[in-house]
Amino acid sequence: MLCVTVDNYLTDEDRSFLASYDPRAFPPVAVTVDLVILTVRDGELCVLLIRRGEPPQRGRWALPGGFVGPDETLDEAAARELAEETGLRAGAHLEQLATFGDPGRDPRMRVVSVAYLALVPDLPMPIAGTDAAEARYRPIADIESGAVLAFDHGRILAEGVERARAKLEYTGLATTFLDEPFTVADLRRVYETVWGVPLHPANFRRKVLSTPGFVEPTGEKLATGRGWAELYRRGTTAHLHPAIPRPPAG
Amino acid sequence: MLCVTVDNYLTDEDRSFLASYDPRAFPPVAVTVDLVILTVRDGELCVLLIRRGEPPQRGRWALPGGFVGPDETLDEAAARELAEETGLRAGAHLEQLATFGDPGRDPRMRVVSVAYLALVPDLPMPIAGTDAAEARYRPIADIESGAVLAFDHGRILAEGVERARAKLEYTGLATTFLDEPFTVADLRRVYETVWGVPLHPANFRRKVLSTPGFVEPTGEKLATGRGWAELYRRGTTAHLHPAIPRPPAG
DNA sequence: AGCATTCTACTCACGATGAGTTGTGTAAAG
DNA sequence: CTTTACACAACTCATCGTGAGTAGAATGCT
Repeated sequence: MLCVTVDNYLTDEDRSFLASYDPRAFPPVAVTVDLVILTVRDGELCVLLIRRGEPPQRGRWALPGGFVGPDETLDEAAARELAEETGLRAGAHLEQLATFGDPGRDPRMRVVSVAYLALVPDLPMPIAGTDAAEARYRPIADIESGAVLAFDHGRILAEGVERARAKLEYTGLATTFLDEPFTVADLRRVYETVWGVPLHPANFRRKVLSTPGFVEPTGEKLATGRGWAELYRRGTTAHLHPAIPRPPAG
Repeated sequence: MLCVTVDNYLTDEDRSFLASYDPRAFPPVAVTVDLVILTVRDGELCVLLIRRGEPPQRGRWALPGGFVGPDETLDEAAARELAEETGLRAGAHLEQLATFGDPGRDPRMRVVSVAYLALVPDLPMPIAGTDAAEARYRPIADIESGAVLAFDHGRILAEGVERARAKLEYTGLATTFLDEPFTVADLRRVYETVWGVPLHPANFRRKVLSTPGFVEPTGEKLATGRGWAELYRRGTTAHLHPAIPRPPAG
């Protein structure tokens, strides 16, 4: 990857141009990051929501997020917000989802929000920020069936859930929902929970173990409930070949 | 899809809050759209580039783009830029790619750029905008092997090309590169050009014709070059089942 | 001790894929 | 006019992944 600082490109012409440049000539726009933080909990796919403690839309549930600092990259701002809300600094997956900037989506001013998708292992107790009255993991089934989120966060959440469902097919991201070590059945339950469909245990096991780099055996066995199970760690492969096919319909 | 205007959510508390709200309290940020406009031309995957006519970085090749208007959605701004540069108002595919907002990526001020990916049929003569000295379709092979684009546009282009290559696998978007009607061989050449690998003609034909909704037969035959070929139109299916597998390596 | 449950391990049938071969029709070369 | 070259159409064959079903093994509970 070719990497150079932008300053290297500045010509003398550029410098004289910049000296007479007024940034305030543009209409004011705010740039924020909003986070879709997903986790699997008690057999349900959950999203971290906050109850807004300040107007506008005080009291309504919303995605966590905040303004991008003047010296932050977008990724850094998203990682900072994730750490502030969950306490997680590493071990979670964080990727850019999409950007939402319709005029009027926020009544205060033109707000362009860069949405990020985060997949976190389990149950790090959420932390209510300064502008939040409450923070909770809520099942996405509850939100999909009626509960209205603030601003256009319902649409952002829907895109995040769909992205997560799609990514389980061809990446090893499902393991980021789990604490290590885990069993093949644990991993299968993640897929079943996120996709909302039952999977054939024997076939799922065959596919996972035959995909190189998906999971790494620890050699240990765990006696849990009825029977026993072998334990595994996350593998190093990001892209699955072949993919885990998602059955049609839910 | 639940659709309501944001104004419906404003409470009295919101209105009094907004009355005392000063948008200028935030550091100035500009929001732009940049377009990765790809086409297939003479057996090469090409991208529409403009030569900058104004500082900064005057004379350097860059992706077309511009500021988002105060009353435009991001999608509308991207469609407007696409129409301005290519003359195309419909028939092309346009989707959001990713957002780039590193501080310092533009020396003028903090610029957050929402990149869009467009796939256009062929050879609509590019139109140089007011701030562009020149506009040309250039083979991406030329850019990948050395030519440096303005700002971080090289990275944006790389992401756009990779997105396009990936999307050919599981969507019918390859047909948007072609004028109708087209032959199966034309479609195969699109895949071979974009992926940079030769494909087995017989197997490709079988897969395309056995995928419902990918292409629709016109019933006509075309005598072109050596032999003849049946003609097809674009199908209605956006998602391909099964996918067209991309061979490894290039 | 016996049962139920869950994970492990195997077989079988079906369908998609990769690869190769043959036939057909047109245009260019001789 | 005949021959050659080329590209498309149509088919076969072997292999592999997948869905589905079944049997065995190990553990906790009654």
